[in-house]
Amino acid sequence: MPELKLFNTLSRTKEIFKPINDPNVKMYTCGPTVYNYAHIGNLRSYIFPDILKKLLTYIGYDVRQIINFTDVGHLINDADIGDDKIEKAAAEKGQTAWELSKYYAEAFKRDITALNISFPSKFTYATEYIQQQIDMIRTLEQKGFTYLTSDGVYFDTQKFPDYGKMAKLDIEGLDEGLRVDFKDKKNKTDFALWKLSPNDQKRQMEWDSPWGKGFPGWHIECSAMIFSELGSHIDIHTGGTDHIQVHHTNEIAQSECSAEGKFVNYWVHGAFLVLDKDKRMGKSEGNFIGLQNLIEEGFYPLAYRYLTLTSHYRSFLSFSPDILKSAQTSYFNLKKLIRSASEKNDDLNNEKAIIYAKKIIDSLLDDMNVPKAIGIMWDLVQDNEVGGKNKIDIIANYDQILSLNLLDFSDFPELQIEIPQEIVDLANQRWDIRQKKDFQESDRLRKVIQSKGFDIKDSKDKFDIVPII
RNA sequence: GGCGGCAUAGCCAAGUGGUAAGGCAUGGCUCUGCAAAAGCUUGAUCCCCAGUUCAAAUCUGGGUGCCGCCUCCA
Repeated sequence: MPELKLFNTLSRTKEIFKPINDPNVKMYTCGPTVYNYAHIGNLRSYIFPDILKKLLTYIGYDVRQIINFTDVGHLINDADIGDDKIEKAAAEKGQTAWELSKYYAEAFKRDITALNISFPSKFTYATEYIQQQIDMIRTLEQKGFTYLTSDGVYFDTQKFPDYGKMAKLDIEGLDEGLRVDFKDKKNKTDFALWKLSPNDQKRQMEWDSPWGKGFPGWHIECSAMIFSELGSHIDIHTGGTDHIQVHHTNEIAQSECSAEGKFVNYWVHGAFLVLDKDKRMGKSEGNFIGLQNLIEEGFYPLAYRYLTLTSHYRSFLSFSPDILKSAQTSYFNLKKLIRSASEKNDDLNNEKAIIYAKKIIDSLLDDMNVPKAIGIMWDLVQDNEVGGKNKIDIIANYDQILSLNLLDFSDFPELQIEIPQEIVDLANQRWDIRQKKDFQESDRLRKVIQSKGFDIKDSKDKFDIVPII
């Protein structure tokens, strides 16, 4: 099997990937909290695991991937309120928390489908693993890693010597007090495993537990779902870089204390999408752009996928409508070149094609250097010494991993817009006039057509009508 | 305050020791009655300073600027 190198956050270096149980690969992708639509920055974090999964599959591994939905329990900012984002958003929309989270989970599935992100082996919902979470907390309790406070069960991070190792945390230096409900905790890094419902408030989402009615803490769900679906030791865990310090650090702590031994072999973290002014896009930042917003503006979801693939998954990706516009142009230009290669369909079967193919897979195997692979694809499709058939074979092969629909020519923007009869009539009229060499009048008619959103391309004995995009 | 990251042409972006991929935009040319499309073509000493080296965008040190995490966020 070809050698894949992955940048592992644990060592901060690229390591050669070795599965625990070859050829099986267990992979967990930290999913969304479903109290709103995913924005395009969130969605970026599901594209690179999709590439990773497809790459692993391509080189011969059997991948089992889980993506979770956090459909309960994330607090807004103050534990004393006892309110969480899902319940709050539901109240605002006049829905139940259950309806709301279901709705956004479905919206997420729709978005990733549009982006050609294939579904995991299984989607898991945190609320369907309450018992497993309680069981894990009990295990931790029995082993002495927890303590009770007035509002729940907490994990005592001091009992886990390796706490914060991956994040290289300097616990002394953490800004103490910034973390919620610090007042009741023994250490500032301690975190809630089970939160008790406030006495004076009835939550929509709450469950009985050995410690009283309440709901799971912020991190336990991932560990419980992983243990339940993949086991206590997995190969790959993906997520955004913002989770390194808290969420994943806590996952490691509770998991490795619950079961003995290593929890995750390879932690793979993706960088943020940033806006023009280098600002992070965030659900709380008020600069939210969803995939549907882009579609409404006339962008193609796969143009967005293409954009994300032109930048390395560990680098910031700059985003603006102009940047996406240029990516979309580039994307369709690439497809046009591929289309003309497919029309040629000559088989030169030369060494060069083989070299291109090798360069592409080598780039992908080097910590998923997708942007480099795409650059090589550009060189390939523009190389006149390589036959059309050879090009198509290579593109078809690697599009299994990139999933850009590079061989589907039915989605060109000019083919998507129906030409109104009025425009067709005008164009025919113009053509007749032009045949009579009345260029002044034919140019006038072209301007009329242009003002209605279409353009005319003349050639020797025919013309084409194309929408202006 | 602590920890981490980034700085490559107008814009996006590869490259991590051997003399700057690729894309978008722009200018020029060809084609065209004109245009569009298409094809060809044009461009950077890699934030600054110092050092190591035969050789640095790439390594080291020091600056400057920007960003992220430490509070739910990918």
